[in-house]
Amino acid sequence: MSARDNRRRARRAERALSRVGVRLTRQRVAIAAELLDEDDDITAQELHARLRARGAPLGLATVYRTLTLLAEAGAIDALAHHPGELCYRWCGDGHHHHLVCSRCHRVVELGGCDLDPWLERISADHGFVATGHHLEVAGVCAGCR
Amino acid sequence: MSARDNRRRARRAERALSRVGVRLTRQRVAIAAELLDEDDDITAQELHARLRARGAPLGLATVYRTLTLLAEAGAIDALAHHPGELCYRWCGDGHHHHLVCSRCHRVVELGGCDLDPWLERISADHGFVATGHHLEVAGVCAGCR
DNA sequence: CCGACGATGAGAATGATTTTCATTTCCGGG
DNA sequence: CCCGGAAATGAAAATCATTCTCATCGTCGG
Repeated sequence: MSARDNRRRARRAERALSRVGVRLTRQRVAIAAELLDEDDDITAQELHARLRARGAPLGLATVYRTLTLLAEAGAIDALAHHPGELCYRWCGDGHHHHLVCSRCHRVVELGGCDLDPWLERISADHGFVATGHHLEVAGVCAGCR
Repeated sequence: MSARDNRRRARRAERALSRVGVRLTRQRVAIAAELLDEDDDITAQELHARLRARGAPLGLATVYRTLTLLAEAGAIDALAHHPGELCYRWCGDGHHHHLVCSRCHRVVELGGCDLDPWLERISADHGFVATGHHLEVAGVCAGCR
């Protein structure tokens, strides 16, 4: 990657972070840039390793802190396919779900969720007020078939 | 609880375990009985503490091994509301989802899931073959409102 | 350019879960 | 009813992801 591409990459990450409203630091820019480049999901550990390999030394704690920060701000989603560790992914706006390839971990965002009316009705049948839901779809992508 | 109730409780647990096809042990019977009694979900740690309090000494490792075993056999479901720990719950047969109270953790099983046709279509749009899905609905139950 | 305050790093701490391995228990066949 | 081997158990150590601590550093409004 050329120096020029690197600059563009960094600028894109900075813009994305500003939109979230957090203070800019070298580490956060690196993390955001990496997440923006990655279409699929990634664990905090992988992200940390990848950034170090790329020559951006930073602490594991910082990676966790930043991911938590971004997840709370709604900029990234935390997915829990397998228990015991979370995967993170930079996400589009609005409520949506994910379709994940069981084999290669490729992720596709599914927009246009129209489950709410159905869920509200069913919840009410049990005396509940539905406040949210989380759907994850597993599948096998074209490439892995 | 009378000795007679205890016997009945144990027998019910033994029957449930036999159906799963695992070897019967005192510890497994105790675990299954506790899970069958509990309508809501429970963590491995809680289950272990509760059994010890009830006077059924057993190792934490055994609790984890048994829960894993039962989950693989499909007799219990593992729910991951909050990351970092799993909750377990004895479940009815067949594909279903859960409605969980965010406040008190009360759980209701939602049968009759008719998402598959919709998901298959949407997955196909992205070149995926849908193989499964997991839906969890959060809400507030009548008692907590 | 400066200073307050938020962010970072390194490593220790935490907490759930898993593994190890010696010992005990289960259960089908005798 | 008893035996033997496979399977299960317990206790403690090991793992592993994640969080916390605290001294130091960097950012950014003024």
